[in-house]
Amino acid sequence: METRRTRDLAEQPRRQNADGKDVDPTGSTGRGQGRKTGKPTLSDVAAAGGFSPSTVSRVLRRPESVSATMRQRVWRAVEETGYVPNTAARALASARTNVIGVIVPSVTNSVFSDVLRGVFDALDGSAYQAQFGNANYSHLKEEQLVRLFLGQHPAALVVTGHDHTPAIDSMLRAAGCPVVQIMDLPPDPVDMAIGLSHAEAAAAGARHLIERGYRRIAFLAAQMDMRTRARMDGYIATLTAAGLFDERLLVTTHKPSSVALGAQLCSEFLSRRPDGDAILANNDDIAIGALFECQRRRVAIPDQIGICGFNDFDYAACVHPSMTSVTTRRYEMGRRAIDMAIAAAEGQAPKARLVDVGYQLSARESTARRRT
Amino acid sequence: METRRTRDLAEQPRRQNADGKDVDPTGSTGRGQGRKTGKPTLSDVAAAGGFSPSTVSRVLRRPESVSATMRQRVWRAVEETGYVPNTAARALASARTNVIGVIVPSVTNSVFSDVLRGVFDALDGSAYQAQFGNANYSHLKEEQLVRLFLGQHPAALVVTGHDHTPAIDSMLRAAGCPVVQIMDLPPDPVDMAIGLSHAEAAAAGARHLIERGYRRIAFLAAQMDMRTRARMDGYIATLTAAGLFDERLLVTTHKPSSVALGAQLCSEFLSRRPDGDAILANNDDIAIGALFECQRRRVAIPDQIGICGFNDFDYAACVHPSMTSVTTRRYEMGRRAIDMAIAAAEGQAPKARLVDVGYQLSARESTARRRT
DNA sequence: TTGTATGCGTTATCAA
DNA sequence: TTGATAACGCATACAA
Repeated sequence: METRRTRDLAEQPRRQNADGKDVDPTGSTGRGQGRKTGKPTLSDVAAAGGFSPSTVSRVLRRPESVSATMRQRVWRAVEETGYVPNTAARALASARTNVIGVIVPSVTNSVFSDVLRGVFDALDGSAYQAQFGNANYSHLKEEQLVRLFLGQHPAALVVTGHDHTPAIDSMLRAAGCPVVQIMDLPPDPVDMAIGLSHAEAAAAGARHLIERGYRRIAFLAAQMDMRTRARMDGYIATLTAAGLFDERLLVTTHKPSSVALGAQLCSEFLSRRPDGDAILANNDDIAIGALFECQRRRVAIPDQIGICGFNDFDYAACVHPSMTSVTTRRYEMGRRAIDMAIAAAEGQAPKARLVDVGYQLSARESTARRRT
Repeated sequence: METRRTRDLAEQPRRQNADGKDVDPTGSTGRGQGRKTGKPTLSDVAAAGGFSPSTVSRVLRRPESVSATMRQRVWRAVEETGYVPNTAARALASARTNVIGVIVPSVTNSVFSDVLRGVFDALDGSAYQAQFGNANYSHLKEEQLVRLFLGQHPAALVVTGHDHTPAIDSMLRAAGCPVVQIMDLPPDPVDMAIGLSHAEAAAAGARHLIERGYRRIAFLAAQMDMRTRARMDGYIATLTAAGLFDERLLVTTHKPSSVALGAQLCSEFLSRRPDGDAILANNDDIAIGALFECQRRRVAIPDQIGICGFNDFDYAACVHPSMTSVTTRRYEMGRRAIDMAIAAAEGQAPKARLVDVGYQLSARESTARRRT
């Protein structure tokens, strides 16, 4: 930059090469530039190459709006300086980000690892990235997260369910960005939603057990969140309609769901109702725990006890005997939620405000009782 | 403050209250202010309350540095305007963020859901938040993520393993923020590391099987990443030392790991080596899939076949027969990695650059063979 | 204790 | 097509 005038710095790049091929490879120091962070800025690469910051910005943003030669030179300068765009500055100046906030109630729960996989796959190759929040099944935590995420002016927000507090609800409705609710079918979506009816899905499981001839069907559940309650409602309605419901068939706890807990709940049920002949579990972890417990007690599946899980994890089809489960489309929900979010963030009108991905009963050996 | 002079805008606040109690509750419009985003800014709440922007900033940042009365008034003004701090502006102005980048090779793999749980727990209550990246077992993707994350000038970066490309490695070493490598024990840590020796842990599993009298011990593995290879090395070394190694005992695939795949690999092993008498699995999903497959084939566990898993997931202790596994401290690694990252981000010297969380052999029924 | 002025690195507007 | 310049919203020396 010594003799920079209108711009006769054709030598600039030359000097770089003369002095040594890698000019400031660490990007740590350089000249006195970037006094604060020490990292090279847009102006640094502009200075290094002898063009204006705007040009560099354009090359990075919309390369086609710049002449080919300029583009080349800018790219080289970017490489040489080891420049990395500053996200914060970009967000501030353009008043928008490429961040999509995703808030789930748990990362432990395998249910959500499938959802997250869908999220990552949908994001891959797009210009967007996700910011995850773990609400840990707490409304307070969820509220903090929504507030936190909204402060980043995200391109969109994906939240789980619809049993938000009024505060959360009003924040979401005033979010100023597209909001996608997943997992459920909210009666009054904030913006868009993709999910399924947990009550209906559980009812299908209950009906299946009844059709297979089971009569004293327990409902085993942990982590009593809203979707669990919806499933329980579906179960109760179905058994009641069949004249089979009895309070003592409900075995629930607020503890977080796990395989070990499934075994425990199963034990409790069997001791409480030695005549019990089937189990509808709130999820597959509980179900397989119950299955293991039955095996341990040498209770025959499916003849003495029928078991139906929920979600249809990978292992349900592999366990011996294979386990009946209600299949849910978790991956698809994550994936499509992001697709919807991105489309909306880019101004497209939603194709649908409410998407029902449905469910499917996957009948296997664990409920294949010989008709009595 | 009514009689404020040096700056007689004592009426400002007054007018707000006169006109109506909730001044611009939605924060959407107001006067011509904030022409760009439309959201209320620090200046907006300052104007609304009649104090200076810096005072508001201080109340939000270090409340104790402001008089109690001011604090009260500022809080009210913040409430009334519905102000939410702009993260980007804050990051830009202060040249630092509260974001810790976390890059893992998979979110599907249950291994990492435990790590993530530790990460979330460690973050909870701190002033930091995580930004996750899923490298999907791809170095290319990992490189993109590191570059992307570094652009946010994160407070710290947590990455998985140490088999990075040279490009990644040099970026990490020039990151300008604390870097924590997890899961492994790198010979030359970039900065700090917390993990375990996968070779030793797998060797312990192999030794256990040998001690229990098994002789034709297979190694079943999928997703041949670096840690899987390390475990395989430990297995090979142990069997070789015992004079038991044979190439045909290795049953591996590059497909992603799953329970179903475990069953498949087990089938392959049993048909390839009908005399095989034990399985050391690269992880519990593979192991339990193998266990299910044995049950399906009515191969007795542990008498005909012994099975030892790796990681010790929740279900290993519950399955019938209960499954021996090498216990790893995944939650602890996630949790302590973040603790280390935060401490370093706040300038504390690391207590240790390399932390070995070790492993533990959890012997259960699946390897309890009667000595022959 | 509180207010003023400046700069953070980028984008966007306008002029050339 | 390229360059100069003014925001963007906040933090922070510095002044009062």
